Amino acid sequence: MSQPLPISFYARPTLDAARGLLGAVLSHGSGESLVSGRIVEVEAYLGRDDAASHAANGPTPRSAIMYGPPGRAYVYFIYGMHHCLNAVTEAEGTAGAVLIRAVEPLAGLDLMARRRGRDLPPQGLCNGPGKLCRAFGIDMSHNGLSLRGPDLRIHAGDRDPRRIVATPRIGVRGAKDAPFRLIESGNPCVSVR
DNA sequence: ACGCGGATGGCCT
DNA sequence: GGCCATCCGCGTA
Repeated sequence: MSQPLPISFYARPTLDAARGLLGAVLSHGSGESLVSGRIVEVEAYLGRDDAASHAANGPTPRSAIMYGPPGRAYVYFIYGMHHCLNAVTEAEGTAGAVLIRAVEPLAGLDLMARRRGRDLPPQGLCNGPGKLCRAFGIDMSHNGLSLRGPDLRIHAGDRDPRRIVATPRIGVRGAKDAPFRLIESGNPCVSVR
């Protein structure tokens, strides 16, 4: 397996990193507990200028990590039952993160299905941010971890996305028209509207 | 094919 | 106290 993506990959404008993450591979665990998937849907969340971002009103206990070093995981808990995984971007001191919304499962599909607790087709295992975290076993214990291992890893994929399309982000109130959701168009593993 | 609302808890003012 | 970067099941058609 190739090297994980370097810190320099994350230490740049969030939209650039978001685009670069499409087609990359997210992995968690090892051996029998290895799960991995190819990223097919992301959303960019900027800093103070982005009304939809958790970082919009300056650092808080929850959002401070978005202002911290790039290349780490920002995990948050939402709606009392779901977790969402982000990759922290931009140089330290500047807020930014990329929400990983969907992956195309590559390894550990049985374990994913067991964690989801229902019988699902492969394209239904990780087609949403909460579903993805459930299938990958990601929770608040992963907040702040490096995305360069040993637990969470993101490395370059072997297939570039065929077509990238930008749309408004899902489920946000502020800045609801900004086209900061990026998908691999036509991939069946993208979340459903 | 829609739309609606319940579950469920931390975060922020 | 209100709001959520969600998911799922149920209702009506």
